[in-house]
Amino acid sequence: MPDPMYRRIADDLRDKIESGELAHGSQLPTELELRERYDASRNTVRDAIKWLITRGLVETRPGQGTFVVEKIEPYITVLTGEASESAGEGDIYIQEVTAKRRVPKATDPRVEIQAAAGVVLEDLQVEPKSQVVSRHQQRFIDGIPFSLQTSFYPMGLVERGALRLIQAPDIAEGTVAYLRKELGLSQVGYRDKIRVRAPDANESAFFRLPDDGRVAVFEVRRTAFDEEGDPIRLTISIYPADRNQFTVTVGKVPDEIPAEPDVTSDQAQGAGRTG
Amino acid sequence: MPDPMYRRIADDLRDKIESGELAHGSQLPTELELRERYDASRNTVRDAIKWLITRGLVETRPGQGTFVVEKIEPYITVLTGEASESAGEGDIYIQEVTAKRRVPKATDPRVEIQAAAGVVLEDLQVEPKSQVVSRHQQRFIDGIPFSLQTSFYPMGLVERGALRLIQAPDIAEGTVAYLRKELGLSQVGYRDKIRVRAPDANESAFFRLPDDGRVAVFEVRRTAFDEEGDPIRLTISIYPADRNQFTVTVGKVPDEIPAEPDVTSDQAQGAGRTG
DNA sequence: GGGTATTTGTCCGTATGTATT
DNA sequence: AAATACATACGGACAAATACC
Repeated sequence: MPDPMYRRIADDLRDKIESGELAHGSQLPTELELRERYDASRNTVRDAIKWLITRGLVETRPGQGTFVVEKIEPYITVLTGEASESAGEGDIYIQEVTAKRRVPKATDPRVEIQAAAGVVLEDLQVEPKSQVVSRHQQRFIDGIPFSLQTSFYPMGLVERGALRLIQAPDIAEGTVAYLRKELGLSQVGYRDKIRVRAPDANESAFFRLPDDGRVAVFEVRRTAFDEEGDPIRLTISIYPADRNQFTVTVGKVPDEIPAEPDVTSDQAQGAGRTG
Repeated sequence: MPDPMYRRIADDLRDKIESGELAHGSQLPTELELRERYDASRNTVRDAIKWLITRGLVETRPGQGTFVVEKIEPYITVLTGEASESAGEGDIYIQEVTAKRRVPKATDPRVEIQAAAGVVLEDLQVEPKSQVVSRHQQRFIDGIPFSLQTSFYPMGLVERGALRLIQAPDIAEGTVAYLRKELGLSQVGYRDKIRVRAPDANESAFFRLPDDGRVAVFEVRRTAFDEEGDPIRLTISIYPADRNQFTVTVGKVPDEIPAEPDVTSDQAQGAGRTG
């Protein structure tokens, strides 16, 4: 009596999914079948399915049917490392990913020169209207879109001699090592800011996210600093939130045991009395 | 011709929101007015509004109307700190929050003894079916729900003498300091795992999230280790993803200038050619 | 390639319920 | 109590995508 019908239908289907009665990837009954089974109109059944869609439990394929979404094994990215070694672009990424026997790939950076604006201006602490070098890459793992990454460098670095920042599409040794060798600039630390937001159109297209905007993306902004405490680089990385997680370690921490990932059976946090 | 009508209506309204023509917090025309303006049926107008809702651009209030959502100023939580000082519960949180002239509050921990399961079992590396102490807190800032936090401790710590883990609702000096004093156990490091997921019913209720599940939550799992590399604590913290972000610092990093947060005018990452 | 059946997507109209002012 | 505005539910019609023969 209390809940509207479309919610009761959705709850019933959700239970069948979570209990395993409807397996991952399997097809739900068609809208017409559900309409008969629950004695509701097709539109009401569709409202129930929409409710499940916004929760990421099912997906619809026109002409085919409605399916329980596949379980996704998350990629894990470690944000902490040696302060002086975090590669400006792709370096550690390549090592870490190959270590897991996956095949990483990244497009050659697309190099642009832009006027600093917004967060680039803030985080890089450059003058308004000053110019920055932007190096943009698409990164893949096993051929699957993994992340979009754009690094920004103050134009002053180029003027001081780091010409390859704007010339070479690829800087094999990593831009951090290159800047140290070329300018004697050491990266001594960095700050990451992590947030999630809705993807823009480009990101949705690249990651092939459903265009209904329910899958968010991580935005990780890494500002790197030299010994004087001046920012030398801002790297913005975008990852789909439904298949990525991040790890941060502080102090002395044992290596992680490669526990076989399995059930989502989270420990109950208690019967939430919000009082 | 290309896009369905409800999408054209939604796009038009979105443009008006993003251009500022419809200000944050302002009311949209009613469904009946929109029906006339766009020469569509009320159901089609409602489809357009649903599309905007799932993207978090507008919200509906029964009996009142449809409104552009308010901009939210995010809370910032720093994940990195002194390895030996991260308070088990609330300690640093209280300091950091008061430093920003906000009023933090936390409920007394609700203490339970549970059988370890799922991630608790994995991260705490205890035997299956062994028991753990669970200490659950609700935390507020300026009276607004801020986070849900549950810390799990192996029962062995209690057996070795840390009785206040199960006795005292409040451990004023922080559980990390308490364990060091009582058992000589030092926390020498911790590992955080960060992911986002849909909220469960308890979380939605506590944070007053719209029950349509479009606002995700951050889940931060912190496993703390002693000098032997054994896990001594697992703390799971939940934060609404629409109003929180996290900061991680590595190496030598200058203090952050308290830049006045403003426009979302992100630097363009380029005209996403996915080729 | 074409044709047909199936399935979901869009759009309409209407009626009634519920929350707010 | 009345008016307003959104929420739920019904029904029908046609379009678009897909699969299969």
